[in-house]
Amino acid sequence: MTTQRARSGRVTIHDLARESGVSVSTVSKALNDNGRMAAETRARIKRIAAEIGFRPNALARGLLSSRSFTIGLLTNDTYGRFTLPVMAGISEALVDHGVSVFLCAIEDDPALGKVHVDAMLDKQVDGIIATGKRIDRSLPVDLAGLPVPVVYAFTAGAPESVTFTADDAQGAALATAWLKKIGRRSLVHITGPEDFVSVGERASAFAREAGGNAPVLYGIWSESWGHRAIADLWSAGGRLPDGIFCGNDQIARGVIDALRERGVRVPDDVSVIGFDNWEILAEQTRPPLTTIDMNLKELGREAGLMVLALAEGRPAEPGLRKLPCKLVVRQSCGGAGTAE
Amino acid sequence: MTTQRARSGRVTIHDLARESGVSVSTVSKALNDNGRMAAETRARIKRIAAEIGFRPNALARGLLSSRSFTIGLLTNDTYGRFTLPVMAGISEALVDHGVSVFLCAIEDDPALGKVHVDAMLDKQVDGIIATGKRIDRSLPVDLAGLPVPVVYAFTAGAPESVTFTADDAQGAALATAWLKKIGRRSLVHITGPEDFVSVGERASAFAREAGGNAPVLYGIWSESWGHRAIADLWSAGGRLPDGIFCGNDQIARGVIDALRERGVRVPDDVSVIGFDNWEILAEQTRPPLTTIDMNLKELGREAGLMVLALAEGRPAEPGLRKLPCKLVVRQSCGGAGTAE
DNA sequence: AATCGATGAGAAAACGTTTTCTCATATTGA
DNA sequence: TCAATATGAGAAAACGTTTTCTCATCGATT
Repeated sequence: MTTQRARSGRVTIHDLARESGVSVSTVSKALNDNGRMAAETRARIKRIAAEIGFRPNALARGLLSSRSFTIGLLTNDTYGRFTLPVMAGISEALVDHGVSVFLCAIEDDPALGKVHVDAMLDKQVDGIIATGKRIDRSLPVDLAGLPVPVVYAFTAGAPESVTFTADDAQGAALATAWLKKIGRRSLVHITGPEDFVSVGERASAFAREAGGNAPVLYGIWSESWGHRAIADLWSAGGRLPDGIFCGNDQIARGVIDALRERGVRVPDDVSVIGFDNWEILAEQTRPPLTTIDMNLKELGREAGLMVLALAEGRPAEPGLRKLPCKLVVRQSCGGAGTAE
Repeated sequence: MTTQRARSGRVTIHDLARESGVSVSTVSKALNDNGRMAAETRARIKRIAAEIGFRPNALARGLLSSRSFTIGLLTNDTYGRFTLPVMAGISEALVDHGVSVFLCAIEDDPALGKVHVDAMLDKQVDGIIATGKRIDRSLPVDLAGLPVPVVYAFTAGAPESVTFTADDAQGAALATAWLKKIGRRSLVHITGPEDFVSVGERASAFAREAGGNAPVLYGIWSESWGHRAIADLWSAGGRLPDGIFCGNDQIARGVIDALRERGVRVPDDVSVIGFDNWEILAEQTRPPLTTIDMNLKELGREAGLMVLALAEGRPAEPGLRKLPCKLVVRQSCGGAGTAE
């Protein structure tokens, strides 16, 4: 066999044509199931292609089709707590379609953002997904008017764009309803900074579900705040809660630690429920945390399919799409499903 | 101005040539500072290029140069605790060179790994970086004999490959020396599973630095193990440690929580030092954790520059490169720098 | 036996660059 | 004034595909 490789060291369609004794056009048509040709010829070419390991050069293909089968993912979430599940969902949804994902971590640096966006456009990405840490802040880079479709996930989108986020109100209602179902009657919501839109939505839903005078305590997204909130509540001398809905898992962790230090038993005396289902934290908490999962992977999957649809010219209704959260029952609330 | 855009909607070199009244060859040479031409012509073309926003199509360029200015990053680290800093380093190092990074999360699925590797090769990546969670396990995919250079970071590499990892022994020695410098004399090392190579290296370095009979307790990488180890130590009735070196920050967290529950003060009575500098955990621990940082971002940077060097044909010595760890002083050891 | 349609396969153009080669003109030296 | 050289710029090929067009052959229909 006289396989004379091209300079690049990779098998090209010309090598395959020579090896098969046909022209490159015939090879192309054979492999793509296009054009007319003898079934036997088609099969033979396919067989030889597999034999010599021919794989078409995506650059050449993309040059012609102006589709690169590549999308860009922009994020400013350094720790990847939110981005990573979203990314996993995107990647999972798109790998089946042969699409690869450029990951660009741009922190909060507009200059860096521009560099990355330009690099992606030069590489002819079919679309861009922007992700962040909160739905009420946008990335420090202007993505309006780009020559490719842009989809936003978990970050504020441009007007008339497609944006995905978790349904905070529904998630909060789910958590609150669960506490009530467990039999808790005196509820409190310990959450993050009031200026987060998510915080407001969750607080409203909590109030709606728990009754208007159930207290909401605003603070920061840290264990220490959860800790301090419990100290405040227990020293204030008012009516003590028996069900606590926390704005995230870190706060819940602080709350549970503080309760234990006071000799309050979780879940026997007080039920605690978190938000985020940050597994590595939720599973290590003692007891493991019952919490709300925002289905970020699913969110990523939908965002991925959406940007693909837009790239292929299929139209989509612009606007904010809220995806439902789900409850993950562990042990910090008690009444695990069947009990109660 | 009669800028007639190409079908793709993007400005091409032909548009620019027409606009400038010269040929495409001249434009190309002008922009790349190649060939001979009047300085004035060159400047004019560059000016018009900037005006109409011409950016060369990286696909077309890559087709010709067989350089795509793209690399692939393979990881099986779902939570991104190790991968994310490495990724950040790689990206940071390469963005200056115009190189973008494909992120492929392959879990532990060989089939998925192959799909992603094939997709990357089709897209003509200039090189691949494989990263993982531990240096003594390899990814579930064979990267030997690929037509592009492969660099390994924090995962086991093929023979004769270039591999980067953190210097576990040096990091452990650093931690142990710090405990001694603080004035601790009775040291113990609470760490992860014995079958991790890193665990062995750190334990040896600890023994060397702390004295041969300082105990090493092997367990798992979780808070609960740190908790239980303290329970065991305190109930065993032997000599109690005043300095504890933990195999990771999670164990340290469990250790500190367990000590507090026993009324043992950290750092007054016992100093605790962690490993990993997982900031989101280390900073939230009470007291904040003094720990060893593996410089993963720097590791990523070096891996990025290495794969670039190899892609450009520059030779490199194969073998395992161990990058030094650094000490991050917070409050869990006391004696913060100046004290003692 | 002449024409028609169907079938199989190749030639060539196209995608957007870069690079090599060629050529015309301008400049220099005698 | 003529040749030799330097200079500026364009033509064309190349990269690896896909797609459209053309053409030759063959069997079937009159």
